Amino acid sequence: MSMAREVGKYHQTVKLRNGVLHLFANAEVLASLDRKVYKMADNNLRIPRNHFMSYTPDAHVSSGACVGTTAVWKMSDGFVSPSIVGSDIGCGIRVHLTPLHKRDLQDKKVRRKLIKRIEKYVPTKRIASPFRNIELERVVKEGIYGLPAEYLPERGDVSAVRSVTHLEHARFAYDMAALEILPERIWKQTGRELGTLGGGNHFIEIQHVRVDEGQRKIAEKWGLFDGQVVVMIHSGSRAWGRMLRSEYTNRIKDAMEMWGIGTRDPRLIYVPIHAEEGRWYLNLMYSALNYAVANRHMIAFGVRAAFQEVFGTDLEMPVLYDLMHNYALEETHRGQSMLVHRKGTTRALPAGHELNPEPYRATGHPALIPGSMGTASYIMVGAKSGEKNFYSICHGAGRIYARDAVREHVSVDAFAHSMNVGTEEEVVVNRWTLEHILTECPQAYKDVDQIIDSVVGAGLASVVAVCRPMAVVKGT
DNA sequence: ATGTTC
Repeated sequence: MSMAREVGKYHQTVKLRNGVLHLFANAEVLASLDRKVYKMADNNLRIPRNHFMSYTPDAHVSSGACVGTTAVWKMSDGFVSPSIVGSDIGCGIRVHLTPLHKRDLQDKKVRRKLIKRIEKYVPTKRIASPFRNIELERVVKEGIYGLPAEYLPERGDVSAVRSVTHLEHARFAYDMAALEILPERIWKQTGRELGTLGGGNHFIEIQHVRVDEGQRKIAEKWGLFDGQVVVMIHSGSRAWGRMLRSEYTNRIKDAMEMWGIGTRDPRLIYVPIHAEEGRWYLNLMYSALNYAVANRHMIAFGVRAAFQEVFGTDLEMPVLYDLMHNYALEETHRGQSMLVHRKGTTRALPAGHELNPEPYRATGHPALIPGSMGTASYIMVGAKSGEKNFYSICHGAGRIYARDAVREHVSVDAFAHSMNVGTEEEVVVNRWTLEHILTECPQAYKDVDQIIDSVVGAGLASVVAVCRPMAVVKGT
């Protein structure tokens, strides 16, 4: 760490034993980073032929690799590391617009009613989806296109509707033969879960928008206005991703042992992209990305139904965007084909970049960054100078305390205070007590405003709108 | 994160 070199005020390069780590953070965030993240980066850099490795300011230690890692290998001779994708493959964020103004939800009772209705359609305690006619196999193979047409709210020509165009990806194509060696129980045990929220940091949040003056033109093009109510959804590939994990972990560990490769940390697994196991993992990963995007789509379907019950069936709630923060994607950078791992980092492409989906080609796509519960979330857009980090920005506030350590540091009273409990401004939560969800309290996370300042200061992205929470639905 | 534990 003594070898840190300032490239810009918000961009350092750190020369570690096994390679160079790029670090994007303001002085305050930089000073507060846990030293263990450098050790983890150094160990990740033992994987041969790494092309680029960086941390966003929300970086924190996780299994095998830090959340907040962007790691790049060339497709031609590189490696894929399931540990630098993360265990919840395809985890990501989706935002839906509404025509409502925050004054429509001024009454706490309306907010309570709304989240109750949401729970009617989006199971938060159970794992059984109310949508019984969804075929798991079609979804993991075809993503959004694998859903019955009745769940695509703009019916008609599926290829022309917003539900499949305003997304990072509606469907990943891959070699489906990879699914054939999965044990039968995986299909049985995960069959009825699509459209359920999950626990931990997953949430559905009702927020109100404040457009940033500097980006008012883009905000208008995207359909955002001051005071607007929007819904942010955070979920992933649920048990499908979890089940795959035990399969690929065993298989890749065996292969690593056979080849005699590995590092000091047994949780860091990796394999050449073009080895049989590497291709197999990538194919399984795509199936989980398909699952995850369809899962968020179905959660949103339930949320729309709930809003329409409360505010009328004419209420339109188009998707703004859906994108992920745990995956590895093949992307062309400076004419070279690369495998870009993002573990808890978000792609934020600038205006004109060809990887933007067509509707957002001219402006750049919305990059959706949740804060912690009770604090602001951000809608951002990537900058041209984000190229220096392969167009990756933060994925959220980033943890300070591990889940099992939160209770030692934060009281339920302090949590309640931060949620304005007892006032008219209360962020209404679907749980009877905050005790159950204490691990997700804002005090367990870094200050999201400092994270955003770091990203903006580093020239990776700019803020289009700030979204403040009004109501939250959490799972268990 | 998770049909709640590497």
